[in-house]
Amino acid sequence: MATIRDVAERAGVSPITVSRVINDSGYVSDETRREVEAAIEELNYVPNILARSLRSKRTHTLALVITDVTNPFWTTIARGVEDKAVENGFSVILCNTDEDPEKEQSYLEVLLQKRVDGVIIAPVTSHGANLHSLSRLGVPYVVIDRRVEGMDTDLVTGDSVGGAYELTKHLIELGHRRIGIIAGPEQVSTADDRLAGYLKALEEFDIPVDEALIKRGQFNQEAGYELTKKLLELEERPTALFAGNNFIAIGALTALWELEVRVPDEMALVTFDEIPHLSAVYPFLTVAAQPAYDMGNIATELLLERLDGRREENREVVLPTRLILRQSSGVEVGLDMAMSPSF
Amino acid sequence: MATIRDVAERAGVSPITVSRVINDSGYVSDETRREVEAAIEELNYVPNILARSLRSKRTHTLALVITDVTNPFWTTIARGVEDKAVENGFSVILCNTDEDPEKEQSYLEVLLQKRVDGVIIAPVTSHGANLHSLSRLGVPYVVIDRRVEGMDTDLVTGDSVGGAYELTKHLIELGHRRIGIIAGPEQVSTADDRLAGYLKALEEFDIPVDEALIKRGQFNQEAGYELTKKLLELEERPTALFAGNNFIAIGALTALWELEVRVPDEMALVTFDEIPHLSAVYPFLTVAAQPAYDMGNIATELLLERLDGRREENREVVLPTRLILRQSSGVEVGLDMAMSPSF
DNA sequence: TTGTATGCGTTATCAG
DNA sequence: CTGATAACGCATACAA
Repeated sequence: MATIRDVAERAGVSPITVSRVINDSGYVSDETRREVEAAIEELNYVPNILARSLRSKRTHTLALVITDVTNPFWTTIARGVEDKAVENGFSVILCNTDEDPEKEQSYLEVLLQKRVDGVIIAPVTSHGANLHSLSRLGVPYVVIDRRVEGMDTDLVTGDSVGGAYELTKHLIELGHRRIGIIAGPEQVSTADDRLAGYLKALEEFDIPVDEALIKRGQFNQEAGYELTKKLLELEERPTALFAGNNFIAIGALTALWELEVRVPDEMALVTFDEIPHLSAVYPFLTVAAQPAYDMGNIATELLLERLDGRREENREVVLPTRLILRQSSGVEVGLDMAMSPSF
Repeated sequence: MATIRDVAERAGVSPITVSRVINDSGYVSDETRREVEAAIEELNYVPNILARSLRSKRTHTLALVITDVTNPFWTTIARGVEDKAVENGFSVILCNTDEDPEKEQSYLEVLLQKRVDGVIIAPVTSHGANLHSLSRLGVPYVVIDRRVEGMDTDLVTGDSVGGAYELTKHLIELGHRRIGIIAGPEQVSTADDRLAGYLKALEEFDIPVDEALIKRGQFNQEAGYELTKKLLELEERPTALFAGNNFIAIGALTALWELEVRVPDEMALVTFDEIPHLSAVYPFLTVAAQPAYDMGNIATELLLERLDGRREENREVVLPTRLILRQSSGVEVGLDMAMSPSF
């Protein structure tokens, strides 16, 4: 590939002059500029950003470290991040940890080596041990979705406590007293918070807590499936279920289907997180939807502020969830009922 | 951040010795190695890959250029790419074009500047004008999902003709004669091919082609929604619909829902592409599923072969689609029927 | 308005 | 086994 020197030679000027043309910096006569541009054209010259970065110490690259792009929640966050990043001249490297601390660790290692300017990360562990390497080396980062114990960082989350409270309250107001909850894994703040919101609602309505109704597991379909079956084996079955996230809800629906327990006729079901494409077609799931796109967008904005030095102190942004009521929570409904699910 | 020189100084050796330790190349005495490693530890030294790349001309970074991560089809491809890439020590930069040629162009520009080692791309246009910049500069790339007119490249696609043929044949064998099709956009080979497969099946069964039943539009929900409504306004309504991809199918289902036309009782529906989370809960959609993960995986493998110089000639890989029969294509079914959708 | 010298952090080459 | 030197491609500081 042609270098800045090749171009310079061709145009009969010095490399620095070419640099000035490319970056529109300093003075260059129109005549010279034209000649340089012609040379660039002829040689198909493309500036080498690596070399530039080596000098400038800026790579204009961000990393987004999430658990799994396959989940629409993260996908939407990814779009929010990418759109904002590109808008500001940054590229995004995407990393999937699959909730595996080692993968997270090894990704961060590579990202540091690549000298990304900043990182947006949903940490796998609540102690965030892996984040220390970022701090130590002074690489700015924003934590997204989950809180990390005892670390003061920029943070963007959805309001898990509030959303869970609303969902639970909604069920209670519909008359449910035995509400099973399948929260996410131990050690993940979103799961803890959703459980807290659930408990808060129960307390407010003086409903005794039954530990048997509280299950925890991974944020995936398998856990939703298995734990739903467990809940339905109880002597005193719950009349409503609260799924800790969208994948758990799908697993729960699958289990209910198998057991021929109809939603919502025989079992109410609510969940955290929207399931975009499902809801368009099967509008039977009451959800607390997080503004995932905005979460990504805002996290990126916070990160960019840091990079520019526009801000020093940490910020925590908690975005409200939106309660979307659908038939799953207790109204008799049939598939052939006319409804207009929106896009 | 500490540099290789800082480490060298600390360990009382020369930079090149440190380099040897890091890269496990050349001879280094155990004693020296230990001291260097200690110094690396103490200084939190992280090698600067930019500098290394500047010399080696290898960035160990690939780019994946797709239309939209929000679509589970692309998401799954992305995982296939990422897993294979990481396995081989490469990072992935993800780019969404939203089917916009200008976005595609500007992304490619940036990727060239970043000197990515290779690109996996689903080109927006069938002439692939933007790909020429890659060829010209000798950057290896693999085209995925869609063919490009008159360009000889590495290519990985699903068998659109075959899949569409199977889907159509299936409908015909169930007795359908008026089958509406909502193919994707003009100028996109997958859309053309799916239409071709549809026509091939009709011809084979001596069913006359009715142009009124053939619609084309974007591969998104809006198009599926609008064109389904158009098809249902016909004097002679179709009895079955063929959606060109998963998003079109969702739009179609939404429209049918609004019009109170029940699937499959009053209208059969089949589609290209699986809709993973929907199918787990709403198992009423017969689909031709593409092996998206494998597509990504194989595309990456082809690219890596190129990078290693393990292969010179181009390869075209066409992966078979898998016909997944579900109730949507013509069997009377109710929501409360016991079925065991699989994960 | 243009050019020279220099350094960013690594590693290849060649010596010792 | 270890080191000195130079070069990768570009941009900053300073001159002319």
